[in-house]
Amino acid sequence: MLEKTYQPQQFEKDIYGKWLEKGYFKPDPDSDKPYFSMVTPPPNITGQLHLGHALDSAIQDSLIRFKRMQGYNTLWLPGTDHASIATELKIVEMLKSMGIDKHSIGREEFLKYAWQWKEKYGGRIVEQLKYLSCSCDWSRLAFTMDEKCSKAVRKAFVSMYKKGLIYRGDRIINRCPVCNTALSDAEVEYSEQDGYFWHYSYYTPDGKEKVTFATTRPETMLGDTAVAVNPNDARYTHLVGKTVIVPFVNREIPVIADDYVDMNFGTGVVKITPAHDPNDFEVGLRHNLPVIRVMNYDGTMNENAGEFCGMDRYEARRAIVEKLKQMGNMVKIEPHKHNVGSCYRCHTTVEPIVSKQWFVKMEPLARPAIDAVRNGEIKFHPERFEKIYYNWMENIKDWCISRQLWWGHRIPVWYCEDCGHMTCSETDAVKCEKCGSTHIHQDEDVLDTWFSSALWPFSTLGFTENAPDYRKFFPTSVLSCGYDIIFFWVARMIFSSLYNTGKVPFKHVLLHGIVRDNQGRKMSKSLGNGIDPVEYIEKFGSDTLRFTLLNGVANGSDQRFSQDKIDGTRNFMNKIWNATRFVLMNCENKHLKDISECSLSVADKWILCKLNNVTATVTDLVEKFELGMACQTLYDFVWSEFCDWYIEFSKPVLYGTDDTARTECLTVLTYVLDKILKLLHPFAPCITEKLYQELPVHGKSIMIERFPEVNAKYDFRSEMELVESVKDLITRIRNIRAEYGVIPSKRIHINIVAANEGVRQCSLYIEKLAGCDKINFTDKLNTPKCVKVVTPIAEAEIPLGDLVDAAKETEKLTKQLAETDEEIRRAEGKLNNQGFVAKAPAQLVEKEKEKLEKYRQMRVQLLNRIDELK
RNA sequence: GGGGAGUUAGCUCAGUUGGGAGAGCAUCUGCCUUACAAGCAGGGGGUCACAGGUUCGAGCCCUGUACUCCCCACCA
Repeated sequence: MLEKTYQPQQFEKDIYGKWLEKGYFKPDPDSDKPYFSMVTPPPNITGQLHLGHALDSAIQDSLIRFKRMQGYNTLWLPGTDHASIATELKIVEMLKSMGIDKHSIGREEFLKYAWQWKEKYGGRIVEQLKYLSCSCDWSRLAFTMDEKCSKAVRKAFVSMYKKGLIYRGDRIINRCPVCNTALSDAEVEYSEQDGYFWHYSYYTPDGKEKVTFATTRPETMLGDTAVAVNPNDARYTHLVGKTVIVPFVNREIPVIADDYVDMNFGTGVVKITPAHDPNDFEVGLRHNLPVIRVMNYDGTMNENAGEFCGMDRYEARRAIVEKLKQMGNMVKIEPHKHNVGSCYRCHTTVEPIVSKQWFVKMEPLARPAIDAVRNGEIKFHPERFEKIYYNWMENIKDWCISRQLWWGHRIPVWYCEDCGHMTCSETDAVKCEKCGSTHIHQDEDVLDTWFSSALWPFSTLGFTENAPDYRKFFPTSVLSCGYDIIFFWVARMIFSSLYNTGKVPFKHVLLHGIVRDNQGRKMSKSLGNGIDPVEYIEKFGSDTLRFTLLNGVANGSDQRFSQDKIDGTRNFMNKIWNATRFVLMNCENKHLKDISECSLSVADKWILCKLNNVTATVTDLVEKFELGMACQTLYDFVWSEFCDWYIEFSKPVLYGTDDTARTECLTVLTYVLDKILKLLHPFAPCITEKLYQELPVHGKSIMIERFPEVNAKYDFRSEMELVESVKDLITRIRNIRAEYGVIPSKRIHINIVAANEGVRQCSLYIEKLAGCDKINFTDKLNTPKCVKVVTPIAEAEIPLGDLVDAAKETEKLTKQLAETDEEIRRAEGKLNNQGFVAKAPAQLVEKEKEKLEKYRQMRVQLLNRIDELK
């Protein structure tokens, strides 16, 4: 027998273990059934499970379980990401704590430590993912630096290099001085910060004239190679062509004219530092200006900075400002808010610096990637994210893919020391492909982590060797991830896949939002508001956590996470648990019939018809990826229909003496419960398996059972309407009881004039659920001291003797009369409206007519009753 | 500067082809009724941000306004 309450700790791990043991997560290699495949967004090996993973996994596992139950050959492939920058930072930190400097041990030794670290900690996140009860095929666990993926990286790189889509060049890129590497544009985050606008002047060599400008980064002045004004700016035309002197380095630089300068901003003069500003770099190209780098990669000033050489960039800034003041060049200093870029990994302010890096030429790759979405080969859910995707793709700049790090895929290019030729090869080169020299050395840099994750949907399936998995499961069906990585990942997978495989990587992109704390703040270490999913799983179960994250949440929108929500779901799980317990308690020692042999009661027909509707709705919603609404639908059905009504309807039968009726009632209860568990299984896998195994008749595992389908035989529309009306009648009687303070244990008498035979069929339910004695069905109501209930299907009177307050009753009935009048007015209004009658669907017009008739009858009854009370 | 989203009950949010405003939590009242107090029954609570428009009919479609949030760009 089941425990009295839902205690997931007692069974979740067992159940998951059994699934694993049976190999249910693996696809059938010989199956020719249609496939459904997904790859997980690989979490970083440095990562810890957080609610984002939990949500993402809940979505994917629900989809894959749903499809699996529908009979698809399913593959859900998990894996992890080497996370070049993040991991290297960890290793460096670890080495530091051991008193080891990265550079002192060298690359090879460093990588040994890194792999050791990966072996030790890289699997932690995988283990945590299992706590979520995900049905990934762990036997296919991939890693971005495993052999398959590394091969794919090389193949892609070499192919793109040979087609000229990957090139090396001097460009302005953003560098993180702490991570000490180049970053791509996507890896820089901008935020508004308080800073200063320093206004100062440069003088002409003769000291007679000057130009004054403003800058937010005075230290870059040491690399200035021009001063620019707008060609149409009359204030400065006389200076164009002349020169001014950069103090400290005493460089004579030209005053140039360029459209880039906004006459109306600041003083209309801009100092040009091609080596340290992207716009200035462009200006420099147009005017052929020298590029003078004054900073090292670690953010200190270099030998070109003269007396400031060796200083940190901010130290140099202070010193320069101080000296400019002393020299009298400083005109004014004003506070200034501006956007400052920082590293997405360590949040250090980045520094734009010219350097030689590897780039992917984006324009030719972006075009087909845009088309694939435009022509519907790939669909985003919700659709609005397509615009965001287009916006980014259409304005895309070349992608900087080289990183000055050691942990990652090393760039497969070898430089010839004799002829200077670059050999790009899938296998390690031993000699220059041009001159044959063996004096070659490999590029020191590694690739952006996202270069390898961009290949993930096909590299993991064995693209390079055209493996069976690749042939069978590619393109994948759905990709699910947070909208925050559309640019980093989704967009790059799309163009990479189109280029490398000629196919889209997936057909649907399902995007979810961010899980925030209960105040709507992002969870972060610094705020200390992070939530550990593992803790919640241990306490409340993976089902509760997953269902909480899914229930009622709209795709693509953020959600708040709170204990209240967890409690609510836990209560729901307990509800299912106890509903099952109720059924099982009554099933003991009973032989159930086949439902097709049962003579169904009105209530049976009602719940079966409702079940049909729910089955259709949920199936449709999941197919449209509306998991939040699917969960909501099930929650409402299970609690508000099955538990609150059907189980209550069943009690008078189960506790009665008609043995056949009892057996048949139990048969239907069990039938519906079985379907409910199956409908819920994708969203709450463990509890449904646990309870399913307790049912009198069950298969090996619910997860390989068939997902419920609509049964056309159970289209009991009229019974459904009847029971809905009976529910309404019962509620009204209960209402009277509550109002008159009739305690629940007290039975009441009731006389009913029924509008149809159906009401009589339901008398047992009404008696039991409204707490009445045997109902007296009659043609006429005339008890003097009673309270009356008027509904479309019945008029009922409850003799309450002296409890009845005529004035109060009159007031109540008058209120109901007013409501009824309002309804009549509404319906008449509609039906008198030619436009409505002519244009609205006939069904709707008919419905409106029926309503009008109903309410007119009620009106008469209400008037009579009010009259009686006088 | 460009783009996107949001504004619905006290709070958190649903509301998918336009056809009578919903849930959970909170609140109030009464109940240990043999599945469940992690529960049951009943109640109160909303001119769906504002202003126009389209329509027989608008929370939903169009236009504009206000406020909030996010993303992209980065005028030195």
